Amino acid sequence: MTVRTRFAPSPTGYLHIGGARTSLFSWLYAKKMGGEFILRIEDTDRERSTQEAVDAIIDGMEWLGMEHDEGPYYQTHRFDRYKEVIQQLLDDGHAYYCNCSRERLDQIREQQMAKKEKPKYDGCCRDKGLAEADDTVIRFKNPLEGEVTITDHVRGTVVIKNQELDDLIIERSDGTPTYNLTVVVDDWDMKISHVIRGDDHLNNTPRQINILNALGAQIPEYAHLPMINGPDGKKLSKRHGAVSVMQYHEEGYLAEAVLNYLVRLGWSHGDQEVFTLEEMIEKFDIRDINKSSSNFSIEKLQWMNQQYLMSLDPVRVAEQLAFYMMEHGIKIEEGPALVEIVMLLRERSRTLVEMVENSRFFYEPVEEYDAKSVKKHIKAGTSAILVTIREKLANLEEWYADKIHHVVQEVVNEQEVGFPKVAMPLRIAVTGSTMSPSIDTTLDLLGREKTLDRIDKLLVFIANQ
RNA sequence: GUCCCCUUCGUCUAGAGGCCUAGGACACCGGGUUUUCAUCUCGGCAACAGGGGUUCGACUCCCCUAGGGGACGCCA
Repeated sequence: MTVRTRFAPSPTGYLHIGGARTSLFSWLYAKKMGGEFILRIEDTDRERSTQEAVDAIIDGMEWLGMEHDEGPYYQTHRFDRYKEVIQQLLDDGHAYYCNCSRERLDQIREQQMAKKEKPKYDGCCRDKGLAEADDTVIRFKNPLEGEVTITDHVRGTVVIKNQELDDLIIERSDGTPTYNLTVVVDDWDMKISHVIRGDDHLNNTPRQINILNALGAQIPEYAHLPMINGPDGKKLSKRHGAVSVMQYHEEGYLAEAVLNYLVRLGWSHGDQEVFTLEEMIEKFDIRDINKSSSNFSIEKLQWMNQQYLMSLDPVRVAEQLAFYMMEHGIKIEEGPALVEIVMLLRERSRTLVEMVENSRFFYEPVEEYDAKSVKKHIKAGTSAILVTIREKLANLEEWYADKIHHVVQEVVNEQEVGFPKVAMPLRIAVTGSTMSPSIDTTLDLLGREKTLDRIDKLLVFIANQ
């Protein structure tokens, strides 16, 4: 049997972290088993579904590299098929028309709640043999007795009594099919072997199994994934920061890092933290998925991102950096090659956006000096030292990091001061603050002309103080 | 409320009855390396929700309680 998994989002918003993780597990399993991964858009709720959301979801999946082998299928394109199945259910006595008003439904719900019972449809029209009318819906005749056993690869065996279930609506009064019907039909038609989805669907599973049984369809394997919550353990929402996967892209995270971070949420392979895509596929096993929900931690994602920034081929990172440079208005032709920037700053940047900001001084003039740095390192003798080093730098024959370092050391020796006495003012002159990569490489990359200009500028600044 | 699910350091997790004095990672705190920042490195802090069983022995199995989550829609 070929393994076929699917990701079936409803297009009511962007691809969020939880959806991405669900998709990832589904995708990984398909890849691992040499199977197929299908993308299906569950857009039967026409009120809330938008093309914009469909595009956003596809963009997100594409960015993360989760390519689908089939689809996207749209449920709205399959209405004829759903009609057909519903008719079959009707013909076989597994479904019936119901004309209970919404008011009546609300009323019995209230009554049941008041009696501390689980709200359920009371089966009022179940045996009335009603015919189709404008205001009728079609309900599935759920078995009254017995129980449904779900064999879940994550949860184990879950048994639900049929008495807990009710006759759910499978076709609305406007003639459109509902979720529980469409999923069943699609998973069946699309020969989905493994339904890997969020935990929130565990409760729907027994209903779906009953429909599948009524249809004489095979029951797929199930794996219900635990949820991802915010850092505070509450449902992930906008107040926790970025929820959309693409927002992480905008913030300078690498797809590899996001994937790696996500795969470790609810899944593990011993103590291993970092996985290449190949390793993920090779080592992924449904049996290693956790049962409990996990909390999203931006700190760990940041750490992970930096791991990738540091280990990925700098040329490739530079290619991506170019995009962010542009986005943040930096003219890359005004400064050093991006590969150099990556090599210099990847140990000091957790995201590509941070790298952009950390490298800004290479491309744009220093507008202001960090007050604390100035206070601490600009002292009485600083100007003299700056003038000396400027002189030596101006006369350097070759502008290379090691030559520059040599010159700085020379001044340190001649003036009989500590290295910081020379290096710090230089840093301030060139970057605006004292936090910078090694000073010699920085000057090397910045170039002689800009270096001298900036020293002059700082000298003027000191004079005016 | 009813039903279902979950519960190991602050967070992600290892743990398949003795390997547990509960391991790793992030974060945090200290030391070292370093011209600053960072990287790197060494060390520290820190958890089996509670209570009953079962067993020679329980983080691991069973039950109860508590807490958290989900479902209960003509949403998906």
